[in-house]
Amino acid sequence: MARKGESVTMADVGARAGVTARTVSNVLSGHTSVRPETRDRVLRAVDDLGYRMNTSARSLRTGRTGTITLAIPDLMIDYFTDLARRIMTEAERHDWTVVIQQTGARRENEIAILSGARRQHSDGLIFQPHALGPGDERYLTGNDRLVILGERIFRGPVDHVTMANTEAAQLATQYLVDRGHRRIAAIGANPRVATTSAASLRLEAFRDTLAKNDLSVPAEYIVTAEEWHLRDGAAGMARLLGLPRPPDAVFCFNDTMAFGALHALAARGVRAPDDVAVIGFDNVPMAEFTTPPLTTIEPGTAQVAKQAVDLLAARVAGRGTPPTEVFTDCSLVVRKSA
Amino acid sequence: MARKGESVTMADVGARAGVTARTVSNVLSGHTSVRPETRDRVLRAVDDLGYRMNTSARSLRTGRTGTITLAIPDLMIDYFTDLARRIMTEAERHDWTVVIQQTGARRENEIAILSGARRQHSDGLIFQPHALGPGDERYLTGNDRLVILGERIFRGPVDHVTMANTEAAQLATQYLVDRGHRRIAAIGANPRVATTSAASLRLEAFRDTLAKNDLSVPAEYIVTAEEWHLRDGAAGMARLLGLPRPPDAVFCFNDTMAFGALHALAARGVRAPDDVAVIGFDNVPMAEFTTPPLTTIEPGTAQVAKQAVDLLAARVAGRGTPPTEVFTDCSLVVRKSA
DNA sequence: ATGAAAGCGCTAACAT
DNA sequence: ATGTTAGCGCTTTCAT
Repeated sequence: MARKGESVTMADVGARAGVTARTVSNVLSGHTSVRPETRDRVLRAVDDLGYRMNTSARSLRTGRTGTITLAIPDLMIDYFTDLARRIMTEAERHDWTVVIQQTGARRENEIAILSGARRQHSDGLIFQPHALGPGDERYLTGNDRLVILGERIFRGPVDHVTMANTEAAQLATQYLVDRGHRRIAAIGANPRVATTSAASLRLEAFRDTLAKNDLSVPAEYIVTAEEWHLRDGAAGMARLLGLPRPPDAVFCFNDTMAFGALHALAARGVRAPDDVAVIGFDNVPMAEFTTPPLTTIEPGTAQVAKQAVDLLAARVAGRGTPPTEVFTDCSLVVRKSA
Repeated sequence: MARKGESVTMADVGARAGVTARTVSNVLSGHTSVRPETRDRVLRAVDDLGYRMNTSARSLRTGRTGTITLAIPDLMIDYFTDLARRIMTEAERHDWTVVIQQTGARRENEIAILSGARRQHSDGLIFQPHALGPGDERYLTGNDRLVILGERIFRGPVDHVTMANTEAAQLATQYLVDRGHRRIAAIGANPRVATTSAASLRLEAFRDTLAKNDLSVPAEYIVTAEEWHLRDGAAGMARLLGLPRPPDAVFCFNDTMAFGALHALAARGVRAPDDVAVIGFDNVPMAEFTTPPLTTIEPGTAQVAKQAVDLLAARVAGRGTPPTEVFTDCSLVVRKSA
């Protein structure tokens, strides 16, 4: 934070300690061995002068910034907050700091991220696309050091950390069927989004599972939600309750919408799970604390975070591993809402 | 993300466009006027070569990084997620990206932030201290370009954005009294923290307000909570319900704990607000969606974010304004839980 | 174990 | 409107 022109340099520190910048650098980075006595003198000089390293200079020299970028749709969605938090923790182990970029799930912003316009000064990128999908491989150009989160959307040579969207959505849907529900709706469809997006995959698995159980889904049971926020869940549930023949169970494609749905139910005096069962997806911290506590899918968020950061670290280290696709485990967490 | 040694420089771009790096720089930063024709040629060359500016070099030269740091206790607390999101939005207007650093509310980490060890490559710092307080002014040394969030903890010459903790806590407590409650408890005390911390200020205001109403507070009605997380709220409420004479109203010092408290109530079949009223503090997005919806304090989070970023921008711009203390408006948001 | 010096890629002061 | 050049503060190769 030193102002330009008034900054203390390594040379200044060296001058005070009676050594050159070279030795100061060695002391501070700890790579080479330095005489303990010299070391002490240097550290004292650092302290006296209030020296702070200029990381731009270091980065320019080394080609490393010590920062990675996490590009996600939106911190209004609990899952992404949870993910960001976990990724920050994992990144700490690699001495990385994390810059979070919100794309708003908008295609133009996602392209901007990949083009580097909104992601400078960063050693690598962990990116959860939403609008981008197959056919957009051209935007990958120049992005080595990239890990894609979500489904394997690109054929190209990129690391993917893949959540078992299909399997998990089947699990959730089948659970509702097994509990005896027959009028099952879903909130979170988004027709304007790639077929590889979570929205499309979960919807497809939902439909398939119901079909497999010889259950039909009226069109009005598939509720579109553009943003997957609290209000989308509430609005979706309100719409379902307004139907002549409301569902007896609802699969919300994320927990945040499920919270909204639960609220809409309670506001109308409809009981969950007795009148309408609700199941979510994500198992975010809040899911345990709603009324009733939310039955949901645990998608392996901790693994996603760890794998993503480790994969990126391998890329940055330049290990010549071929692009990998990693899968995380999912499971059903039964609580009270369904 | 270009690897060292294989990176394309401005000179390369210039060579292809038939100009020097100087002109390329002018085109990309848009400061000086460039002939449209030249401009086009340069931009085409940028595209052809897949050129990406080296921001370390730029920062080294200009002394600006385009990044600010936001240091907060913890993203597990909804308020800080909400705040971070809003600050990111405000920062965008200044073309800043934001690095979030979690201090875990731990003193050593807060000192590390101020000392710059965990906050390099940044044009400024927005810092919500928790463990640090009066008497720790010495850690401010070398931190121009700093905005402190929370109460005015430092006498030193630093910008503060101050939330009206005392006034707001009075508002909340008085509301409970006015609604006829007499056995009022609080969750969120933290004796190990500075007297200027939110925990101490809110507790003090809580006590004062009850005293002013001639209401006594048994010691067991003041529940300590170290982390202010969901589980702290739930544990606190569980403890209160286990008392021989449980309270009929509880003031939770943040919304996140209030969510936990509401859960503890529901888990035991205790009704809110009928049996125990609950009031929170923060008015985070989720507060509107709990069952019952949470009555809480709106502390002016939007203002905090805007003021903090604007104040920091003024510091960075080097306007010689004297250190300012800015206050935000708070108000009571009545919903259903109290 | 330490010194001397080159150079990372960019911007800005000085030219023309 | 564009070319030339110095230099930001650091790391690292070549010395000793």
